[in-house]
Amino acid sequence: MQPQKNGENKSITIYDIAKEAGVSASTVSRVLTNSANVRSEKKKKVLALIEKYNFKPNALAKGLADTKTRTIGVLAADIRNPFYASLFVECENAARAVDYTVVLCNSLGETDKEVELLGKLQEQRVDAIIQIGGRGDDLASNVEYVELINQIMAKTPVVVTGKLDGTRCHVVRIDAMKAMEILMDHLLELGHKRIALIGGRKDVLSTFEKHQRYKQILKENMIEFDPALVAEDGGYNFETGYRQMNEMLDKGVRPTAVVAINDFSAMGVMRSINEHGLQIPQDISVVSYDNTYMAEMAIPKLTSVDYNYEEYGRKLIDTATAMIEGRKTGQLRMVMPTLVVRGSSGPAPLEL
Amino acid sequence: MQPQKNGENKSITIYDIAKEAGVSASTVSRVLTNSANVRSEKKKKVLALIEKYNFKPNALAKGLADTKTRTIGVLAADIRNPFYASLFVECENAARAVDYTVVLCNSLGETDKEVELLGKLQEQRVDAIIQIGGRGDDLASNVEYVELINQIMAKTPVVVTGKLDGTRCHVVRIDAMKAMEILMDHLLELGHKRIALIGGRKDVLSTFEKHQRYKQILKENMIEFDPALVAEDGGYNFETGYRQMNEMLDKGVRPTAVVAINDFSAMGVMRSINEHGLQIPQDISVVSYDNTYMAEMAIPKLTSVDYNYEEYGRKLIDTATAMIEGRKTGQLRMVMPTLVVRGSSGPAPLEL
DNA sequence: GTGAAAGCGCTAACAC
DNA sequence: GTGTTAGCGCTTTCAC
Repeated sequence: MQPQKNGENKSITIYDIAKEAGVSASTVSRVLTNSANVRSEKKKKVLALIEKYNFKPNALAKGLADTKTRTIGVLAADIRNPFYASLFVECENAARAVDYTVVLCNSLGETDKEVELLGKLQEQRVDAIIQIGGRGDDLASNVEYVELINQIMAKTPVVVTGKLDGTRCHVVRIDAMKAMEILMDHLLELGHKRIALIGGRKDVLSTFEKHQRYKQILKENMIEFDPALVAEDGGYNFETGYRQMNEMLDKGVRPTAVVAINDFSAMGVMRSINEHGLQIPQDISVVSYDNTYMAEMAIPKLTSVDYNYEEYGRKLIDTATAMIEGRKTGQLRMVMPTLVVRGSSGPAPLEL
Repeated sequence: MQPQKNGENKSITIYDIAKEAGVSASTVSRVLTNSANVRSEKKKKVLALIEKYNFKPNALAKGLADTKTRTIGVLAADIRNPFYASLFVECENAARAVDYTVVLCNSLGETDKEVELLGKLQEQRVDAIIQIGGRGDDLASNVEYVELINQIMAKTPVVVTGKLDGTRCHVVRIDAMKAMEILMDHLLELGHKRIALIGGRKDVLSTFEKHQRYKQILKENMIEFDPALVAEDGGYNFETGYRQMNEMLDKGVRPTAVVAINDFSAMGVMRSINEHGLQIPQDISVVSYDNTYMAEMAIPKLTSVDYNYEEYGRKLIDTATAMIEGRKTGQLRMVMPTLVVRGSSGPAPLEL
């Protein structure tokens, strides 16, 4: 049995349309691309035929012919993470608004896969590549990776959400320092002094920056830095939050507030606190980053820093299209975070 | 300023490789596709040049020439939902294993967008389309949509996760009846008789089937059906679960167990129960579907039905490639759900 | 085993 | 305005 048994096997082309309309293929192409004036009666006839046959111009041929695909490749770390998913959806929306298409690949954090997928995107001749998470977020840029990106950039613009030292690729990134500031201001105002940091790896730029800013702010407020309040490197998931908070509490370390690296880890932190018979926020306040739907589901609801995903997606796409089209944009653009206060943060408990 | 200022603007082709290797373009093509024997010394030389220039064959040209793109379009309802995200990632993995690429689009539940995106996928000449959620999951298939799909199927195989009456498209679907059975067996064994259904819309096939099976099972167990225990149509989100459970409890309806339509709504149900001063599972057991990461985060952890995402993704891709390549597969394939018992379900409380 | 040549479906000069 | 003619970069007969 053949795959296509019903209907004509080969698809209809602009030539078919042209013949039936009694015009040339170029004329059909012109109405398709709106690139030049076509006598309105011819135009109507062509449009009618396109409608009639539900003709879909072959994007491969188009891309081949004019060497532009109007497609942007998005290489994300893991779409199952709501942070990436939200950002991707906003990229999709922003791209649609300017008549671009985005294609998604997941590297799942593996460098090999990242390299392979970059190759795929090149084969597909995407007009630009946006890398969300992954190697482009590393604090210490990998040399080979930088070389690869530089080589890609000879043809295809690349924009990343972190940084890539030694490349001229554009960056759209959250102001991580500001994000820490917002949270610390909130907690300090509530009277907290023993503030713990849970989750994340310091080889990731944004996490590194957050830790730096944390120390600065303590100093500015004349609070002594206590290393016991900062968890060692971990992940960005529930388990890390749970384990690190357990370790801290089991060691007898008692913060009055915890800054978790994201909502996932915050959920783990909250569970640990609960299991230790402590109350949120009466005994310990919990705050975090990302403001995903989990923040609304937590009990109590979670105070979290929002990263204005729509703006973020728009800036990412705008930067990519600017590079494609030769428009100029800043080489580094920041997205400003906002605080969303909910029930998980409250006044510091009185000193014992 | 030109977009590409560094490096050569135009990309390298098989002709460039051919010339430098002292062979013809066809030979380069042959080593690229492994379609015919090439003398090993020539092959080596070509391979070396490909390596040297990091040559990426133009997928557009390839697709144009052989009218196969080895690309499968995935049209998902909303990738921000972890159910879809997990399934998509497994599709990606399964596709990779058989050397296909998947491209994702989100319809966000809007029919217009779904139609538009189907058009885009056709333009891209994907070899097959997999529709996850959306119109292909409707209980009552929309006539115009069915016509559109039929027209697409004349050229491109379509597989859906629900059904599409009046089309010959293949279906890979969760056994929703079985999924309800599993949960009901679990609850009945625990002694529950007053079992509530929360969340979901009955115009979605899987939800409809679950409701049907629910009634059958009650009858089989000689438990009278109480309409007050079944919430009216709602959504698949946290708010629905929260609102519907509130309404039920506020009305004085007191189930001993709740079956939520997914983990999102279960989280809402749990919050509502908590706020009513009731204990889970001592007063009310809560169980749900999807077994996403939220099930692990809930307090207590959530008993949920798992949909073996890996198998599901594999079957979806296998079905799609089978249709592309003319292999035969069942027109309807089922994915079997499994129960994952956690803390949110326990013995029914003693009758008052 | 290998090269020449045609063709996939479109766009973009270039004439008229 | 509109048709003719070259490509875009591959694959694939068809000779040799």
